[in-house]
Order: sequence, then C-alpha cells, then structure tokens
Amino acid sequence: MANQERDGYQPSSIEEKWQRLWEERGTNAFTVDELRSAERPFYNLMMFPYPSAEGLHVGNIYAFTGADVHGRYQRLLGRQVFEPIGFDAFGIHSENFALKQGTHPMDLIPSNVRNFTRQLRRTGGMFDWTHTVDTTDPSYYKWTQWIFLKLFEAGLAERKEAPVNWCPSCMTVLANEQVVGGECERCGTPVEQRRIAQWFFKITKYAQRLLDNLETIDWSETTKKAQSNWIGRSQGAQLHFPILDVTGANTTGQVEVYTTRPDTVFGATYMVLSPEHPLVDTVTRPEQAAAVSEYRDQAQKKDLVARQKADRTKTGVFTGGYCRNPATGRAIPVWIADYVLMEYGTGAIMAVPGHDERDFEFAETFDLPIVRVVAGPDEDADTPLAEAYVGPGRLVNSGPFDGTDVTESVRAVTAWAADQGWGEARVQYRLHDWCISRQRYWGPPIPIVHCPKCGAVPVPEDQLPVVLPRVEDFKPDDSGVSPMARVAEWYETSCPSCGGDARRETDVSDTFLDSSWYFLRYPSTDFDDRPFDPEITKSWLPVDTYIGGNEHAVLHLMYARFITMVLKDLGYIDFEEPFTKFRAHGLIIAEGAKMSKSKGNVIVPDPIIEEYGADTFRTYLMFLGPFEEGGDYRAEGIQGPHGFLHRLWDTVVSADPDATPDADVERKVHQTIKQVTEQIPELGYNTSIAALMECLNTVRSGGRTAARAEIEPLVVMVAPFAPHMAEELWERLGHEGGIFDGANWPSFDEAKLVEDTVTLAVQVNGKLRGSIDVAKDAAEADVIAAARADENVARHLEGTTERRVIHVNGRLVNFVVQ
RNA sequence: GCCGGGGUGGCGGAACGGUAGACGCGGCGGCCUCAAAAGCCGCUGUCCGCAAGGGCGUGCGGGUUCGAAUCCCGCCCCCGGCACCA
Repeated sequence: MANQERDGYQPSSIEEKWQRLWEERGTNAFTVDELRSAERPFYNLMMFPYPSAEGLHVGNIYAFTGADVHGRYQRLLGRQVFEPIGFDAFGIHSENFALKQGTHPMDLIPSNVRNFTRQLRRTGGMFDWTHTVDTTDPSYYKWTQWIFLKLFEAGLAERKEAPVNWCPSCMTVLANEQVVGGECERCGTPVEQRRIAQWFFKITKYAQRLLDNLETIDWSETTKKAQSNWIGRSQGAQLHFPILDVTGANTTGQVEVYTTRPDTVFGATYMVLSPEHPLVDTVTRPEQAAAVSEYRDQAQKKDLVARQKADRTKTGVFTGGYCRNPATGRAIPVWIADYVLMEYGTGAIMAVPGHDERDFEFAETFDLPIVRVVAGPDEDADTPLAEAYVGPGRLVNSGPFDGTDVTESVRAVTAWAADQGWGEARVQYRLHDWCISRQRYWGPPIPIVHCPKCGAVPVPEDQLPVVLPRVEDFKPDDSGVSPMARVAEWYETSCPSCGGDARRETDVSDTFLDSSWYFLRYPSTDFDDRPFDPEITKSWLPVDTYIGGNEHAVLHLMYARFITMVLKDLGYIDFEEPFTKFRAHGLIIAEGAKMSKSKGNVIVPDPIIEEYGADTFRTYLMFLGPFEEGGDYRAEGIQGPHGFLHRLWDTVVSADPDATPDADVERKVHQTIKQVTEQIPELGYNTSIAALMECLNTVRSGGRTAARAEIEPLVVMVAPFAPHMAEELWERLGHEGGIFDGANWPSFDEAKLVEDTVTLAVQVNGKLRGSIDVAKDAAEADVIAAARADENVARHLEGTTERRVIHVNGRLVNFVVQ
C-alpha cells in the first residue's frame, strides 16, 4: 500500500475512476446501431475462459492482456474494436467440481461467473460487457442445438454404434482428441473400448479442405503444423486381395488393404487383419477357430494403453486361411494381430516384411517368409535382409517392374493394379469423425426425439431450446447412459413427426460444440430470434485476430473451422475460415517452474493488483518475455515496470507545456515511435516496453524537465499496456473525451530519425580495436582516415601490410591486414 | 522414429551477416536520511592486468565470409505436435 502513496501516482483510485468512466460512457460497448454502422470494424477475439471456482488464473490474465494490448493498439489506429468476453461454462470440469463440492452446477456457475466478471473488470480489459456469452444460458445453447439440427438436416450428423473411448473414472465417452497416450486427458485413467450408439459429426468429409485452407490463413506455424499432423493425410493405394477357399482354386471374397507402398506389393508374403475385422470369421478355418477366438477375446480386453503403449512386441495368430497376392499370384497366409488397427485404413494390411519394420519384426517372430523387392545402391535382388530396408533404390523380384526406381514405381504399380482391376489410388486421413455425444448431465441436450416408428426425429426449431432441467441427482454411473435417462418425466415425450409416444435423446453434446461457434454469437447477442444477424456478421466476421493457448491448437480450432465451413456451405455465412489471424501466447511459469499448489508458486492476481495496480501488473506481464513464448514470473521483477510507470507519471505531470523539445530527445522519441509501431502489431510487447523505458530514460537524463511535446507520444504508446494511467495523464494534459477515442497513434518523421554524428566500430581483421565519431555524411576517405588515426587502431596496424579496407556506412570500418 | 520451436551473463531476456548482452531483475558502491523504506547517481559477461590494454566468450564440432548468436554441414540437449497410422 505504501507504494501507492508515492509521487502522486495512485493506481487504485485512478483505475477505479477510469473503469467507472468507461462503463458510464459506454467507451467499449457497442449498440446495435454502432455494430451495424461500423466503418472500420476490427474483431479482436480471445479464447473465452472456463469460469472455475478458483477464479481467474494468471495464465488467463496474461492471454487476455496480450489480446487487449492488440485491441487497444488497433483502436488507437482508429479502428472500431469489438472485444467481447464470455464464459465456456458447460462441461465435465464444472460438473466434476460440483459433484466433489456437493453443489449444483446451476448454482456454482453463476457465482463463478460473477467472480470472474469482477476480476476481469479489474484487469482493465477493453471488454464489451453488453455482449457477453454464457454457453450454459438457454438463450445461447438454443442456438448450439440449432447448429446440431442444421448438421443433422445436411446429413452431417449421424448416429451409429461404434467402438468408443470410455473413461471408467469420468464415466463418459471421450473424443479421440481427449485420449492422450491411451489415457483420459482429464484424469489419466486408462481408457477402455465400448460399443455405444453415438452421434457423430462427419468432419472427415472436410479433411482435405481443412488441410488445404491452412495455406490461406495467417496462423502461427506451430499451430498449422499441429492441425495438419492431426488431419494426417497420407497417399497410397487400396488393393484387393482375393480370399482363397480350402482348395486354393476358388475365391470366396476379397480383403481390402490400404498401403502407402503399393510398389512393394510383390514382397507381400502374408496378410494381417485387425482382430476386430469383420472378415476374420470368413477367413478363419475350423482348425484355427479356437486360437483365433481366444486371441480376439484377449485383444478386446486389452485397454488402449496396453495395446498401443506396451513394449510393442508383436503378437498374433494364424487364421488358417489364405489370400492370393494379386501381383505374384501366390497364396499368402492370413493372420490376425493387434498391431493392425481397425480404426485406420481398412483394418487390414498386406505385410511386406522386407520393407516395413513392423512387418519384419512380425515375420521374424512367426517365421514367415521375407522377400526383398527393393535394392539399395550397393545391393541386388539377392542381398540378404538383416532388417527392413526402407531407403531409396530400385525394384527387384517384382516381375515387369524390376529396375524401376521406387520414387516412380508407386504410381506405375498403382496404375498397373488399376488396369487389372485389383486396386486404385487412395488418400487416407488420420482424422476421425467427431463424436459429440456425452453421457453426462452438464451440457446442452441433443435435440433429438427417438420414436419407435419414425426413428431419430429432430426437435422442430420452434421448440428450441430443449432446456436442461435442474436435476439434483446428476451423478454419472457405469451404465453407459446419461443421468438424464433416469428422469422419465423429462425424456418421455411425443414424437414431433407422428405424435406417438417417444423418448428424448438423453445424451448431451460435447463442450467443444459450444465453443465451436461462440465468436459468431458475440456481436449478435442483442437478437433472440436468430443465432447471428446476417448484416452484422457480414461486417464483423471473420475475426480479425484471435489469441489463445496452444492447448487448443487441435481440438477447438479444428472444430470451429469445421462448423464455420459447414455454415458457409449451408448458406448462412459467406466465409469459411473463422479466424483470419491466430496467434498462440506462451506459457507463464513462476520462479523458474510450472505453477503448482504443491510448489507454492501459484500467482494470485488480486493481491498484486491491490498492491501495484492493474497497469503495473499488465505491463510486467507483457514485459516478461516474448508474448508468443511466455515467460518466467518473478515476484521482485515487477519493480521494473512499477518504477517505470511511476517515473513516467512524474515526468508527465511535471512537464513544461511551453518548452521546445530538445533535438536529441526528439530524435529518440521518433526512433521509439518507429520501433514500437513496428513491434506492437507483431506482438513484440517485451521489446516495445523496453523501447519505451529507454526513451523515458533519455527524456529524463540528467534530471532534466521534459517538454510536453516530448512526452505526449509516450503517453499514447504506453496506453495499450497501462490504459488507466494513460487516460488520466491524457486528461491532465488537457484533452477531453478519453485517450482511446481522442488520441491518434503517433507517427514518426524519417528525417528526424537520423543522427548528425554516428559512432563507428573500427576493427582490425574483424576484431574490435576502437570506435570513432564521424559526421553522418562524412566522405569515405575521411572516415577511413579518422579510423586509422585512432590510437589503439594505429598500434594494431603498425608493422602490417594492409590488404583491404571495408567500410560499411554508419556501421564500421574493418582493416584487413597481414 | 517423423514434424515444428528452442539452447545467449547470476536471472528474465535484446541483437536487418556489422561494436553480443538493449531493457529490466538481482548484486556492489555512493548520494539523501537520526535511521530504515522509497527515490536518485555510478559499476556489474568472464579471466589476466595498477592501468592502458589484452585473452576468452551466444549448447558441441567443422565450414562459408573481411566479419557469424545470425548462413551451411554433422552432432548433443530441452519444449511441443504426431506415432504399431500400414
């Protein structure tokens, strides 16, 4: 507190004053008219928080401040900046917390939201509090349900029984994205496989577009890479292998395999089906039936951890059946093994042990034939294989293709297979359809009614929202159905189509569906009768800049892009990428380590704001390190920005309004304007603040009194970081109406940047030996003469033979001698 | 294993191929003070030297260049994404 008494700068009263005035004047709020008439709209978005009971985390404040600085800068450039905030309050987080505390999420969330709102206001963000969103509000999730209906109508939502990831601890189905290394992302419990009827969104239909569009958007490289890895496009061929009957003379069907190396098909000496493959029963011969069935049971019991993470020792069993390799015409044995996954490709592979590491290992284990079909530079068709050879080379033992280079053989062999009718080129994606069903309570009910006669019937739009009722017993159980399935008075309904007795869908939808479209809602929260107003959406979207954490690089961002594409295809909006520019902020650690309660290094924002003010806190957070990389929060470090803001305050309030600016100081100011103007839009906040500090040091050097003209640009440039203080100083400088509407971002004058004299480094053979001051336009000969004259330089030149002299204007002189 | 991003003082971090370490923290010394806090001024990569000055320094080893933290080649380590994905 004592800190606030000093020099007349009192953050607490100033911050309270301006937060109040912003509110009263509607400084950051848009009316519908303003939204409709904005001429230079800038939609500045940050990832909305989940309102936890613990309150706002420094990580949140860091992210929001970085985004807010960006928004405030755009505003000082004259844009109308819409900067909304909201709450992503549905989901397992809150539900589990409520269960633990013995409270109800419907009581918990509003109080958390109130607390978050209070904390967010104190941080000085430029939020439009008249356009907030709460995903748990029926007026919001009405439209989340509407989106489901639109996908359903478009055939992009389907219900199918599918093996799903089941978390036995959370007692719910998880999306693939929520399974990390075979464990539940949330609680770390090994995930089990179950077969349940689920709703899926067909995001795989959009795989290629989601991949291609990455080229067109301004996103950080890391994020784009994470997305393309997740989509996981691979190019290869689907080949058809005929199944042979006992005699080996007739075929009884065929097995489809997917391979990225169709060129090695001559080396396919056996085939492996996934244990869950539907053709296993067809292929298996009676004498192997017992072994096969035992292996399948075993595989099914293994959870995903055991199956995917284990030591990867190959196991498997022979089915007794054979296929014909369509390239060689030979019969090859069919095995089942759990290293082949049903979820990828066709769930069956042609095994080429000579040129695939896994197949090689399997063949070694079970003594299956290994044939070389690719020879490297120093090898031929008979060179023995000690391990799978996956390098470059030419085909061998491959009939008509012998001698073909592997790079061209992929296409050649595929074409040949297509010609003969046993294969075709195929593109495969790793991306799976999005399972949106959750057997939980705390989410928007999926707006479907199951009718014994009509099947799955969508709830008519005019009956939305399907309101989630308050249910006291919302604890999930192991039954695989939602707690809502215990509430007969809710799920018992009539079919919207035939009027007969029917049952509501009792699952709720994934939280990621809530957050896949919230940015569309923000500017249109004034309307109850439409999810987003066409006119407003047209002028404000897509989002200009989106800032958020990289933990959402795959899930949230992918879903938001998908939903946006669908809405575009359905004609509701005219753009297909929601976020023109996305930047991920870094992570804040504290005292050199990740924040954790056990380490006792968790930063609690409230007391810091109490003691130093939000402006100092914001400035320090932005000063810690490059915004996109994060930084290490050290408690003492805040003294730097704290002192800086106090000195700035002192300098400004004691500035001489009539003094003419000093030429050197003015030059520094112009250099600073240039630097900050270049760095701020690139989120170079730490260096911008450093430049402002340096400039202030120059302004104050020798204890001089600043001229007003020198410091006014500084006040504007500091405004994105310390908005309250900047407002107050702006007012004290005699301006009316607020800095964010009244001030223009300062411009610099190229002519004022250049120094009259410059200091050059003088090197001898690249080693620094002295420095000289010369006039900025001095002739080269004079510069070199001056360099030569430097005492220390002269000493190093003595007794040497000069080979070359390099003079880089304004930089250095280098004597190359021998 | 594949794909990104990194490795710079005691610490956080700056550096269009051109004076490495800006800015800040911490430390040391000084001013102010009865004293402390706050503030202000100076010093602060490291080694040798009284100094002038010099040697060494950006993960390691090479290379290109008058000149490399920066470019190239080969390694090591850290962070993140994907991973029995055929």
